[in-house]
Amino acid sequence: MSFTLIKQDGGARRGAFDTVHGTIQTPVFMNVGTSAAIKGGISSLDLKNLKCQVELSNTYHLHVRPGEDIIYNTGGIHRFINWDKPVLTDSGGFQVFSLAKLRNITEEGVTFASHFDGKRIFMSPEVSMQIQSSLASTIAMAFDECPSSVADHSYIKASCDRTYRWLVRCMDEMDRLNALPETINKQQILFGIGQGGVYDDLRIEHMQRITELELDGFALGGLAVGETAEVMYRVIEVTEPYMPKDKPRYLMGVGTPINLLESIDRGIDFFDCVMPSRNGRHGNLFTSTGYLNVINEKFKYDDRPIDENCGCEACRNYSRAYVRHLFKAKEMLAMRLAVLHNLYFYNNLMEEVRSAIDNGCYSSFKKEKIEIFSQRV
RNA sequence: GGGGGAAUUCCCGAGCGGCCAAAGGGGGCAGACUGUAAAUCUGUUGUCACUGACUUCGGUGGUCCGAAUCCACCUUCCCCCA
Repeated sequence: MSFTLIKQDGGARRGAFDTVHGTIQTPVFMNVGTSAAIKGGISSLDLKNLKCQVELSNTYHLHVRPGEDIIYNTGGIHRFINWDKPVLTDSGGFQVFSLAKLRNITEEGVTFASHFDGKRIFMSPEVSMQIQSSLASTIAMAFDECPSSVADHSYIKASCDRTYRWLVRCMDEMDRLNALPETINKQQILFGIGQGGVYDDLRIEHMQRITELELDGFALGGLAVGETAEVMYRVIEVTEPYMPKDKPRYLMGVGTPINLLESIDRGIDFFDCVMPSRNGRHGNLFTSTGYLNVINEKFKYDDRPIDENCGCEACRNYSRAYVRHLFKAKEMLAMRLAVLHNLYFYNNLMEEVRSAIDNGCYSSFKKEKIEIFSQRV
């Protein structure tokens, strides 16, 4: 388990992260399959054609359904979904934020009302680690609180302090679990998460504290939750100097292709976001010439592929007119083709990014891409 | 042949004298979506010189200050009896 910084080009980093499930080339975009599946009918077999390196899944969702015992019984999430490359499990911390109306937070942990049957569910650092250990993911995330972007300084301060105490508990619990004979992945690793809202002092303080701990990677959480992109970039810039150079940095839940390019330039290595899959399901597609909604009337007679420069399954075989028709007819294939395309676009963009950094031309690459991605087709 | 019922804006369908350019669906058009309670949500959907005016509720005429709503006839459709 080690991160090798291969090259630095301005602020952008080119790295390789070795895990028990293979090496991750960074910068990397992780493909989000919350409930052990990428929405839109994408299978783990598809991921191999999508240049996907890491699939992300969610502790809370898998705990609620089907239950981690079922996945443990199968031999872990890799066998469950038939995927042998790295899997990162989010801790359920984000649900502390997204299910705010259904939860209660205490020092011990968080009680949620399950989002599908209302049943009370208790999650704590220990519970989250136990579930993630049963899932046997490659990388586990610490159980944190992701506060609202409008939370005030005193709330965030208290939240950061608690998230720090939770992180220490996560580490202790993971050490205990990895030492158990029945644990599937005894080399499971843990990333800590820095919080601090939009307050630079809290961001710096929290990052300084967590980087004193023996963790395998550091994430920035609580961003892209309502604040402007400029504020998010500022927070990254302010915090980045306090993140170790020899550990991967993960910007959680981000973002748009432009967000990725800007954040990479500020030293981020890992990303994940539901945007390519969710927006794809809604007909919104990212292309090499700009953003478009394939359902728009103007594509009714458009016989061209979604993106003429794309090598994905959808673009190699089908037209915009056909994909539009599938959306209009509410055919499942519409979402599948759209999500396949968007994920391929993101993964391919990251491949181009890595190549640009390798070639030392990231700055001009970024400038050119951002100009294009700002346009609508 | 006799009796009864119905025709509403793209479609279905509410309205039954003024608060109606007309509820609600559907469809159409567009927008949003950032560690997924999201195959979801929002806006819009007669015309225009658009804080107002004009045209519209099968057709024609009428009653009334005022009609999608009442009356007469016509047209079309549905049901029942023969």
